[in-house]
Amino acid sequence: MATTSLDREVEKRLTEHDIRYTRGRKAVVSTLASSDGPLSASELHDHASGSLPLSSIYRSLTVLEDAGVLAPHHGAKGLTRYELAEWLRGHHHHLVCIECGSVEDVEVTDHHESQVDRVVNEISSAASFVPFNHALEIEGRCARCA
Amino acid sequence: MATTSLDREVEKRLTEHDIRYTRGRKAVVSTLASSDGPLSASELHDHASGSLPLSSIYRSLTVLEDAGVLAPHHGAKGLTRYELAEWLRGHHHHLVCIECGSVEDVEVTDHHESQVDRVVNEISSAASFVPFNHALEIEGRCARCA
DNA sequence: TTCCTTGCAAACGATTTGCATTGGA
DNA sequence: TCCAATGCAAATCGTTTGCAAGGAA
Repeated sequence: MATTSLDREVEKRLTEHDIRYTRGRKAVVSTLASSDGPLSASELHDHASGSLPLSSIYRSLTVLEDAGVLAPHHGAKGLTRYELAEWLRGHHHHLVCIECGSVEDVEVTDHHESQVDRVVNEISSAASFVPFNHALEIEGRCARCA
Repeated sequence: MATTSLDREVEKRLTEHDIRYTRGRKAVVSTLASSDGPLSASELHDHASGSLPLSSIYRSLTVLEDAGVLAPHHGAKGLTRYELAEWLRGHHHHLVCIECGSVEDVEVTDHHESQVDRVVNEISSAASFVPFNHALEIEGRCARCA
C-alpha cells in the first residue's frame, strides 16, 4: 500500500483531530479512493477478503466520517455507503441504477454546476433555508442494464 | 376518515393491481397525505397511536410502494421514510436539515424544474445512462434551526 | 507505560416473515 | 365463500457496543 498524496492529506486531517491513521483506516480510504462509487461496510469487507472484521470497518467509517474524511450516502434497502468527502474527491453527483442498484459517480461541468447552484440557492432562500450542500441523484438504468 | 379524491385515485390504482384498499392502508395514505414531509414506519405507528402494528405498517408500505402509490426516501440512520408518489403529490424536492434531521418538501417552479431537467438529461446522456427520475436534496439548516 | 485501536461476541433496532385468524369483495 | 390482509411473535440483517487483548506514541 503506497503512500499517496491522498494518504498524506488524510493523515494531516486525522492528526489535527488526534486520530491515528492505522492499517484498517488506510485500507478503507484506499479502497474508497479506487472505487468509482460509494461502498457499504460489507462491500468494503468483501473487498478486503474478510481480513478486516466488520465491526472494525464500521468503527473506521464512523471515525473517518466524524473527521470529515468520508461522507455517507443512504441508499435502498437501508444500506449506507461511504465515499471520500468532497474536499478529497471533488464535487460530483450520482447515477443510481433502478435495475442493479449500483451507484456511479459523475463529474459535472462548471456550467452545469453553476446552474444547479443557482436553483438550489433560489429554492432555499424562498423557504428560509440555509443551504450547506446539495446532492443531485439521477435514477434510471445504467449503461449495462439499459 | 372521509373519502377524498385522493382516496379515489389511490383506490383506482390499487384496484388495477388487484389490491384491496383497506383500513390500515387508508390510514397510511391519509397520514402521509397530510404530512409536510416523508414519514418512517415508526412515525406512522406513533401517528396512529399504536393502533396499527408495526408489521402491518411495513406490509402496507411495501404493497403501496409496489403499486406505485408511495415512494421511499432513504435518510440518515438507515431510516426509510415514505411519501405519496409524484403522480399524487406533484414533483418536488427535499430540504434536509443537518441539525434536526427533518425533511421538508418544496415545490419548484417550472422554470427551475426545466433547468434541472436539462442538466439531468445532459449528464445522463454523457454517461450512457437512461434517466427515469431525479431527486435534488438540499442539505442545510431549516428555518427553525438556522 | 498509557491510551487508542482492534477483535470477537453479544446487544440493538429497523425490517421481514411464518402462521393462524380476521375481514373484504 | 375464499383468498387477501392482519396480528402476533420469532427471525433477519445491518449496525453498535462491552470488554479484553494488541499496538503506537
